Amino acid sequence: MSERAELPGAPAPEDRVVAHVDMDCFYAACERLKEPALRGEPLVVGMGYEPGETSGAVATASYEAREFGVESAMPIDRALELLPRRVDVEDVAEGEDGDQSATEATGFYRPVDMAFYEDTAADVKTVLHETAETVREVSIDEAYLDLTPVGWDDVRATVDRLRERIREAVGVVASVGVAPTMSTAKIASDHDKPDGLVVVHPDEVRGFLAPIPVEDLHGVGPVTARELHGLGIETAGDVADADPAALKREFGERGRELYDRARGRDDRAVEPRGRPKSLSSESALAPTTDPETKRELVRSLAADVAERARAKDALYRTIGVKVVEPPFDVNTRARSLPGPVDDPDLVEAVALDLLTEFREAQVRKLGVRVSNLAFTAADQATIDGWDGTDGGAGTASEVAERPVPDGQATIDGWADDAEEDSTGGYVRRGQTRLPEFEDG
DNA sequence: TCTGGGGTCCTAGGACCC
DNA sequence: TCTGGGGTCCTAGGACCC
Repeated sequence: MSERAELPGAPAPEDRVVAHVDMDCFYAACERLKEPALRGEPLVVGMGYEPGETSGAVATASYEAREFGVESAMPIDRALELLPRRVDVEDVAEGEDGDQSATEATGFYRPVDMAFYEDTAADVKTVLHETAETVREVSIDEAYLDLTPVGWDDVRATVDRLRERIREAVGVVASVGVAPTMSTAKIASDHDKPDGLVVVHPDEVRGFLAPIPVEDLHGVGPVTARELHGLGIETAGDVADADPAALKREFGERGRELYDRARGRDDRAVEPRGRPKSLSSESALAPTTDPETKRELVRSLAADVAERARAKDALYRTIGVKVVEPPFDVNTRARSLPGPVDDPDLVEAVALDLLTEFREAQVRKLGVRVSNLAFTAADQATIDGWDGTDGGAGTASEVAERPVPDGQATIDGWADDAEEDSTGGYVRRGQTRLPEFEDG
């Protein structure tokens, strides 16, 4: 039945116990840790939002704010129409003994404070890792736990304890879904928010999934949902009953996956996340055609992304820009180097060069990205792509021409070539030799 | 709903090699 | 000179996720 051969000793997929932990309104919950007076009040956390302003978008809306129609990703000015801003907490007291209606339909707005949320998330992750050997951290507020060793009989008690510990030790609330697969656990954690625990046993999976609307399936966004509706497919049950060949025809590989997941089939084991594949930095701006404004922003984004790459010990081989023209036309341009580098000046130079194509364009957002990452960290025995087995290292002469950052740790396979030329002038020579670089 | 920022994965076409 | 097929890498765009 299983298409994939399992390693000896590994549990068969149907015997797995997977938990998906999802923090409820995480950013808002963190703001309430800082400011307990915000508890129970409508609260909107805005990205790209500054106190008193109307720009930016909703990162998280508390349940109280959602009552007014405020939703995630909504522009702040739209949220302010639905839920006007209350200036400070003292207004609440005034409202209580005075004019109640003045405060009833207002809420609090706070800008995103990532550093604080990351600290809080680290405390949550500590609890998660104390509960399970294998944890896959998906995002700042979400993770999968492999609870197979706990087993079905004890999993509810284990998760109850986990949720209690998160509440006590950190002060925020999590919803958890438990199921035999990651995809079903994910849906289960969403099923009884906030503060929910939904356990779906193996023999209940199909019945649990059947009534779920397709838009609630992981991987189904607005586009796919619309296409599915066009085929008369409204629920996961409909997907499970559909012709898999037709789904494959319509949606390619994703169609096949959709079909499997709707039937509760998902052979993925819970595994820790690997290293990042790309790093990027982007920023919106008041639409402009001014070249120097654009260049200045790209310079700062390039510096930011290069700095973050260095902090993560990441070398990059591809540098790219993103240029968004009104209304929302996304353009990307990228250029690959002969070999991985850590070179902030090169990031800036390449990004500016790629930007020249959009010299005349009106621009509402700009981004800089590095990808094709390789890592220097000493905790890796061999560096991916550099053990000579995938052909990525190229010929000896190509290797010799690779730009090498000053003082970079040597990497097996081309250390000798690099050292020969590591006289400080190497980076400059590497840069000017990039073939497409001359017209810059 | 005229849209913030950080990511992942997939697809498709072209270049290039054998 | 033309014909074929397979494989890999690169770029660009798109859908999606939190």
